[in-house]
Amino acid sequence: MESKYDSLTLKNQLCFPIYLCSKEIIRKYTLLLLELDLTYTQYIVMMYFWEKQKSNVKEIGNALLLDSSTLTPLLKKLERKGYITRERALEDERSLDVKVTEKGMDLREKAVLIPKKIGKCLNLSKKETEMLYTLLYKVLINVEKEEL
Amino acid sequence: MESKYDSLTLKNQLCFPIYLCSKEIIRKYTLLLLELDLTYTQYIVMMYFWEKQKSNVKEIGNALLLDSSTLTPLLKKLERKGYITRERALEDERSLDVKVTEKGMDLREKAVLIPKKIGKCLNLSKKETEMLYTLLYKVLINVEKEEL
DNA sequence: TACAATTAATTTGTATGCAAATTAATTAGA
DNA sequence: TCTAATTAATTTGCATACAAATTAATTGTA
Repeated sequence: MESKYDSLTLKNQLCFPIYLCSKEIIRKYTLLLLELDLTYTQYIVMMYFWEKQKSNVKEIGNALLLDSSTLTPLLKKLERKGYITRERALEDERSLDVKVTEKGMDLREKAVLIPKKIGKCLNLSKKETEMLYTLLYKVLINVEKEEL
Repeated sequence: MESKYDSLTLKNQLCFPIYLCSKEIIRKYTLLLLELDLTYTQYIVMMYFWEKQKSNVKEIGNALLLDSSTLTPLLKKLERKGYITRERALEDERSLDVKVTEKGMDLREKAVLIPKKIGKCLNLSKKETEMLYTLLYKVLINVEKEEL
């Protein structure tokens, strides 16, 4: 039956499965990341550092869409684990130089099989994967742009 | 250039945009939900109750893939706001009867415009929306099924 | 019927995640 | 040049999110 509330049912939401997928996939990662001593967010940050060995809080936040107040404690944890170093920038004391360590770079070797394992778990064809990827970035761009 | 680490770059991850979409969309919801005095997760729970007026912690958790330890404090907050009631089930004291109140049902009227506003924000065609929806549930089913 | 096993919810501990306030350093402008 | 405005990071407060441990009730079984 039709109702003015149809748009408010869970099965008619697009955002609900996005939210669920995100959570459930992160749960899978969590298992794989145990042996690297990383959480999912820490893994994302390390992945960022594997591509760019030196950065600062603001840059990382822009790239990963994470608030500095999320990053500050997270980076301190990565520092304690010996994966990165943190020190104030010489040229601008407000800024924090964050650098990946040798040990941090070595982690990449341990992580190299993770993408394939996750991919197997999601179990999409190459075409479906590309389609999903494209649609997600489309949404992302729109959401960041639109006023609401 | 090719590298054995290509699969570990952020741009080659499918899960990263899922994670970002989830976060950024929830951020949009948060703005819209301010006037309903709800967080996104509380909104999901209320949406569940708009379809099923009575339930318990286990059932809600199964439907929304939320742990009982997440739900317990969340339901207490909804109770304080007067949107639901909580009391031990008569037939089984371990179980908690959770029921939506009149005030909780009334919220739906205030929420009725939210889906359209979010939809405008995501800005996908009907076809794209359907495709994304299908792919997400496909992933969800696989992730819950696969062993890893 | 005792008691072990199971079950539902709660509590505890750790890690995000973000808005708002704060601190410290730099920049801009009168 | 002095000070107001801006900027980068940190701190604070609140709300998830989930694993593991706990509590209390029910069920299964010897």
